[in-house]
Amino acid sequence: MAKLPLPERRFALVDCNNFYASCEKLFRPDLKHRPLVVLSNNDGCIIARCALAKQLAIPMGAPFHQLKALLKQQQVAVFSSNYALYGDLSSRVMQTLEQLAPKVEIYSIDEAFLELSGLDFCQNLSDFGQHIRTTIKQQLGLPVCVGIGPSKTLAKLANYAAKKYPQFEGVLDLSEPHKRLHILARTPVQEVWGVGRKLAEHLHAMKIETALQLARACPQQIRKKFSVVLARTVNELNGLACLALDEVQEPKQQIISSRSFGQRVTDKGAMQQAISLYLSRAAEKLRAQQSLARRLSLFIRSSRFEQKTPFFGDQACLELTTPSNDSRVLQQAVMQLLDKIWRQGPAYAKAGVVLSDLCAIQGLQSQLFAPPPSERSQRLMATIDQLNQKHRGSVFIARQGKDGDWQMQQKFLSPAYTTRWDQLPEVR
DNA sequence: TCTGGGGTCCTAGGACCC
DNA sequence: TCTGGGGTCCTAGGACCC
Repeated sequence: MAKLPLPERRFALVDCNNFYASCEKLFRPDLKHRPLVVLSNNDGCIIARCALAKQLAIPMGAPFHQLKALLKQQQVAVFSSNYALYGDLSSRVMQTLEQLAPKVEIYSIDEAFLELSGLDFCQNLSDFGQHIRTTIKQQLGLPVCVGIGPSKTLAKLANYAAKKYPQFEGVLDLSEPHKRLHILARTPVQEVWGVGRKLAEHLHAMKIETALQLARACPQQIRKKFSVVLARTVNELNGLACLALDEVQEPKQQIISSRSFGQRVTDKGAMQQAISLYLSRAAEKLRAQQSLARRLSLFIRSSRFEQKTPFFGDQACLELTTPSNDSRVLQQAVMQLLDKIWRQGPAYAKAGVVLSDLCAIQGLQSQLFAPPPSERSQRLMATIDQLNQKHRGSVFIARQGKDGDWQMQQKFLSPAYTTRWDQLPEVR
């Protein structure tokens, strides 16, 4: 019997436009016609630009201090990143999407894949894309673009083109092969999902410059020369779905909490405070996903940009005899690590804590040498987390201290409009 | 003065075993 | 002195993503 062809799958990628910048503009209608940028932690780099700021050719990722004069001259509004605000708006966007489509994979803070295969409530997927756009605009005031295709990689690429070419009005469906050809031929290979700077260099050397040329490469050869990952990309570009929609969010396999300091740290006490805070954040995240860590690492480093003094950085890690998520246990361990690698002298610019080799609390009983954490510890930690959820920083381990020069710079922080009663926007 | 943070996956190479 | 071949497991590092 002849095999029936598999029904083609359909994916959509919904991506918020200039997400952080759009979030800031949402609560500042007075800035509607002004260029706006958002800075990274510590007000270091520019990590988001609104459309007007992009027109001014303000580059992504540029150090803020180098562009200060230009920004001022062009009257660009500047904001520190406000993750409380972006995180809250993100979850509202995702909830809206979940009402519009049965299967949603939250891919990042501002992107989600939807599975549209077998949706019969609308014949025309472009219309459905427009429906998503208008719904989110109406309900949340945020602009999004929608890319549609038979694989995730093509949906991504469609989204890129939907943003780039105004004639698509924010929605592009690349289901039709002839349409695909046209767009792929005009898309530089480095714009393909999974092709970064290094790979692009190698591909260029092989005269592969466009997405279409990559799509026409032989997957076996690509596999041999590069990796299974890029071979999969080739297949995906040809409409062969190799990547599935991941609806369930798996627990993280490692949790990092790290930060550059507001000012250089030379004093061990200040370093202890900072590390203590990072550790608490990491442990909170660990407990939130009901995990325990077996491995703990710490790194400290000076600045890579410092010309006058040599770079110094070191790291250390340890295995816990019993996996844990108890802040007190982890604090003690991380301080031991610091004692090991601390060197007086360097001006430290950054430090971080990594929890890895994670396992779920549930089901640990079966492991002979890993008894589950004590009731008492779990209850105490749960109480601390609850209190801190209500009011950030109300309970902390004494070593953290209250403030220090090392703390993050956020000179241009907007209010937490949507997550704190005392910072609700006022209507006058 | 001032240059982000948090993830995942794959691969190469060493340790170790038979 | 000479000194196989293959397997697994682990980790570090590099590439990518947002």
